[in-house]
Order: sequence, then C-alpha cells, then structure tokens
Amino acid sequence: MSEKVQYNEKQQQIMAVALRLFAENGYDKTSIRDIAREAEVNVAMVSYYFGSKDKLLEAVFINHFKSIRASFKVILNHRGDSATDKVSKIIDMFIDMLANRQLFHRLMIRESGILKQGPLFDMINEMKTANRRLVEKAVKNGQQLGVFRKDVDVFFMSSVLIGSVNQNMANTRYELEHRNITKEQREIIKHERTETLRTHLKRMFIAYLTDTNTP
Amino acid sequence: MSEKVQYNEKQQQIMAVALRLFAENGYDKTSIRDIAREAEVNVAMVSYYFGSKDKLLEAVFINHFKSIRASFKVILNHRGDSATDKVSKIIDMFIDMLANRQLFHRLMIRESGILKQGPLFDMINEMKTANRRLVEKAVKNGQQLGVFRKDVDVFFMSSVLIGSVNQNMANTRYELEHRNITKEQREIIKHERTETLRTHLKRMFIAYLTDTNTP
DNA sequence: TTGTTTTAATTAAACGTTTGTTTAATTTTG
DNA sequence: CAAAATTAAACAAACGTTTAATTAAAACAA
Repeated sequence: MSEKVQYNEKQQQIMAVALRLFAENGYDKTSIRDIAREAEVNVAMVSYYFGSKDKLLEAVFINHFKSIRASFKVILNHRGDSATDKVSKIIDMFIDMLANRQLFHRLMIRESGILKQGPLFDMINEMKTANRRLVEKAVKNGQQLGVFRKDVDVFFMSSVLIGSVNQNMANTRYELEHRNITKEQREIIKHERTETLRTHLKRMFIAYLTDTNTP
Repeated sequence: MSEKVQYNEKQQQIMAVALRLFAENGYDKTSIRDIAREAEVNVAMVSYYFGSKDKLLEAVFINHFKSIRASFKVILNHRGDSATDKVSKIIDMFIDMLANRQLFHRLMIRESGILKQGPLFDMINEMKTANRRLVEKAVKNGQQLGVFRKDVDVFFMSSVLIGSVNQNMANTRYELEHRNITKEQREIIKHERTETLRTHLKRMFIAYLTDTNTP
C-alpha cells in the first residue's frame, strides 16, 4: 500500500526548474535548453525522462493537481460552526491553497486562457467545478439556516473568489518585483497583503450574503 | 487639428487578425505566417508595415490602450448623484470597457503575467493605477459624506473589480466554447452573464462599503 | 569479496522543422 | 516616370527531438 516514488531526484529537479521558468517566462518562451541549463542536466535528459516538452508540462500539472484535489476534499468535508464560519473557512483554505502554490497558479492561469482541450484543460475544468461546488454547498447551508439571502449567484461568487485572489496576488507581485527591497521585506509585505485580502474578502462575502439594505 | 489616419486598411486588417490570434492562441503560438494567411497578405507585409512581430504586438496594444485611456478619463470625470451611484457607475463603465474589448483583454491578461519591463509593461501599469485611482476617488467621496465605512481597502477593491470581471468573462467563455449552441444563443447567454455580474458586483461592493453588522 | 554482464544514465553532436526576417524582383499606384 | 505595395524565395537562428557512443550503476555468478 506504500506510495511508489514517482520521480527520482533528477526528475524532480527538472520539474522544479521547468515550473519556475514556465511560470516566470511562459511555456513557449522557455526552451528545453533553458531548463537543462538551470537544472544542470543535458538537454536530452528531458526527452529521456518525460518524452517531450509537452509531456513535461503535463507531468508538472498532474503533480500539483493531485495535491490540489486533495486540498479540495479537505475543504469540502470541513465542518464549521456557523454558516458564516464555513464561508470564512472556505476563503481561508482557498487563499492558503493558492498562496502555497504561487508558481503553479501563475502557470495555470496563463495556460487556462488558451487551452481548448486535452488533459490540462480537463484538470483546470475540474478545479473550477470543485470551487463552484464548494461555494454552492456553503451558500445553501446558510440559506437553509435562514442566515443568507436567497438571491445570491454561485457562479458569480465563484468568479469573485478565484478572480480576486488571483488578481490580488498578481498585483502584489507586480508591485514588489519593481521595488528595491530585500527578500525578507518582500515576504513581509506579501504576507500582509494576503492577510488583508483574507479579512476583507470574508467581510465582503458575508456582507453580500447577509446584507438586507441593498435590493 | 484633424486626426491623422494612422493605419491604412491593410494595416488594420493585419492588426485585427493579429489581435484575434494572439488572444485565442497566445502570442508565441501565433506565427507571422498564421497572421499573413488569415489576413490574406504576404508574410513580408508584416515586417514591411510594422517592422517586426514584437512591434506589431506593440502597435495592437497602443491602439487599444489609447481608447482605454480615454474611457478612464470619462469615468473619472463622471458626476453621479449619490456616493453609491458613483460606485455603480464605475462598475458599469468598467464592465462595459472590458466587454467591448474582450479579445484585447484576453491578450492583455495573458501577457501581463510575464511582462517585466518595456512599453507594454508600462501601459498595463498605467491602467492598473488608473483603476485604483478611480476606486479611491469614489470611496473617499462616500467616506466624506459619511455613507461608507472608513476601514475599506482600495488595493483590495481594485483587485476584486478587475479580477472578478476577468474571471467571470473567462469562465463564461470557457463554458460556452464547449456547448453545442448557436452563435446567437451564445451571445444571449454571454449578455445575461454580464448583466448578472453587473447587478451582483454592485450589490456586493455597496454591501462591503456600507454594511455595519460585520466587524 | 571478486569479476562479469546487463541495465540505466549521461553526453555531444546532429537532425529536420519552424521561426522571424530580409532580399531582390515585380506589380500597382500616384 | 517615381514611389509604394506586393511577391516568392532565401536566410540564419532557434527550436524540440533523436542518435550513437560512453560512462555509471545495478544485478548476478563464482
């Protein structure tokens, strides 16, 4: 029953470098030679281990996708105290999920814009659906308890959740990359921004779900 | 004082095709030969008119950027009745701005993820700043009138505005592209989604700005 | 432990394509 | 006739990938 070691050290090294370069410069702007140089392996090793550049990207995707899928399951089974607590918990866990996989999400967001089919397309689709289900469950729970308004839109909320977090992180990175500050300061500011995002997103969602003054 | 005709018919044709292919398949996955074929011109015409593929992208960007900048000016000078009306108007105009330039925004979102410097970088930065100023102005107005809470975050709100609209449109497109429906039905659904987005984003923002039940 | 064989890993070089771009000749336009 | 537009062809560079040769590691028999 023990989990097989899927990738050896060298393979993991290649995948790590590939992820970073794909995320920072884009898949097409990253050559196999770039990856090989930074991973300190021969160019032929990529084909030898992964078959092709496409398959390497796929391997990187599957690798992260598995752990993301697991994260979703954890969130879905979480039992919060109140309806609003559940919404808070979803936001927390979703932000954590993205914050812990920043490089992968940068890559994913970029690729999701042009994908039309194939395994990567399917994976991204599954994640979006999982996110919507998550929001739907929490919303319905609150509605049944009579705490949340009935006229809320799950598709909209899901878009806001994903889009806001993405944009907030992108803006933060965008801003930090062009300031002359130390790495430590960078991480502090990044952390502050994430915490602010957390607080305000919760407040905004709960206000949207519970506010009775707006029509 | 008459506006010079910047681009002749053929140039505009090339730019239109380039924008579409860049947006749909990505800049790097689009070859000059692809553009030339669909625009029904010789490959050499791109270099002849624009200098290079890079410059063509830049020309496409500048072209749209100018009209976007103009749109921002209109929004910034708008005089709504109440503080909430002003917020509503900003959301309306921002959504219209993106909805009317869907291809360009798809391209821009994608490229903004990997740009590190250069003219395109500067343009995108200006747009982000303009958006933040816009939100800031409306928020301060409402706060001075005592209608809005004091503890709201402009950086956060700007991220939510841009991110939510982007994500909503991306999700809608993603979903529609894989349904067997006519173009007319597609447009109807797209329009519905945009209207829902409008309504709910306004409600959410105003709830966030005015709600007094949440801490 | 040895020596031997087999498999896996690693390399430099080459391959065929595609890419963006340029050239030089020709046609169209003013 | 001169300038602009258009073309087919060619160019060098970069790309992903493969090949064939070599080295390192693992497996095995004595």
